[in-house]
Amino acid sequence: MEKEKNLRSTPQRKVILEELRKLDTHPSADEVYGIVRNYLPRISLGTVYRNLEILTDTGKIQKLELSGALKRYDRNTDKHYHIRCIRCNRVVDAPIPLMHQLENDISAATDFIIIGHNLEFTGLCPACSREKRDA
Amino acid sequence: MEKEKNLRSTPQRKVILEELRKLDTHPSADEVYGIVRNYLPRISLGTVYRNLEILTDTGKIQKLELSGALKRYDRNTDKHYHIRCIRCNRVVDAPIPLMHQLENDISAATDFIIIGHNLEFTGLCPACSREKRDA
DNA sequence: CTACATGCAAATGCTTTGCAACCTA
DNA sequence: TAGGTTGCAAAGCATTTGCATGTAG
Repeated sequence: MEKEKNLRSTPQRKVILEELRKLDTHPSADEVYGIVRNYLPRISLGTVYRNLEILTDTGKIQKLELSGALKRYDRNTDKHYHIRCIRCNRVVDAPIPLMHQLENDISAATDFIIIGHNLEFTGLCPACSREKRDA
Repeated sequence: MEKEKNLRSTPQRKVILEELRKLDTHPSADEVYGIVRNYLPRISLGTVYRNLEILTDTGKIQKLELSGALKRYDRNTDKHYHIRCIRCNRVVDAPIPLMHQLENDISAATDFIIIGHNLEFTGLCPACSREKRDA
């Protein structure tokens, strides 16, 4: 939510945000690219990256820094936790409340100025645990 | 801690592990490379990566998947949490106990098979917060 | 008009891999 | 001496960036 230059409303930016808002799947940049290309076949991957960055900076979406190679984007800008399937990489929201107190604990116990925290669970999603069992 | 083939003891592997055991700084592969080259000037970065992977697979060290681009390696193989300075990228251990119960909570509330969890704090380390204040 | 945006391609940065030579058990 | 290991270089992948062209305000 930084310096807000003079942001324009372009078809590319609009479609990226619209499509992201339809999803709760926390897509990667490449997945967003795949979806948006259905509407704007000539859009480039670079434009997708640039717009995801801008939408993040302006607080319209949230960039997730989860483990694993790819960054993912979340229409939900509230802080919350995630579960990642280590087999299919699906990411879903974790149904536990935010633990604000943790940051106070760390602040009290160290000389760091704490800015945030990030909690991620890893496991097997229902589909993958079923497949694994039947394998 | 996987299939243990017939692992050999090479000078490269020995030095990498020895040096890692001297550090509590959670170095990246490239930092390990820099250190180890003092002893083995002809070692290659590829060898460092391969050995860090093998040492991780055999449970001698731990690979940390923190946010930020680089993976880091930890001589301490016990599960624990970390704080990362967003300015200088230094990583230190977080002085709070492991919260085993979280995984049970998530297991009870979802259909995922939970395997682990990862908690990372971000902030400014003492040195960086001082510099920022004085800036 | 004039910044900001886009498409394209090249570049970047971290990590992995193919391969021939080498070394450990 | 067999098969894991190494150095080197090239390849891989996600992401970023330079640049000429396009376009929203």
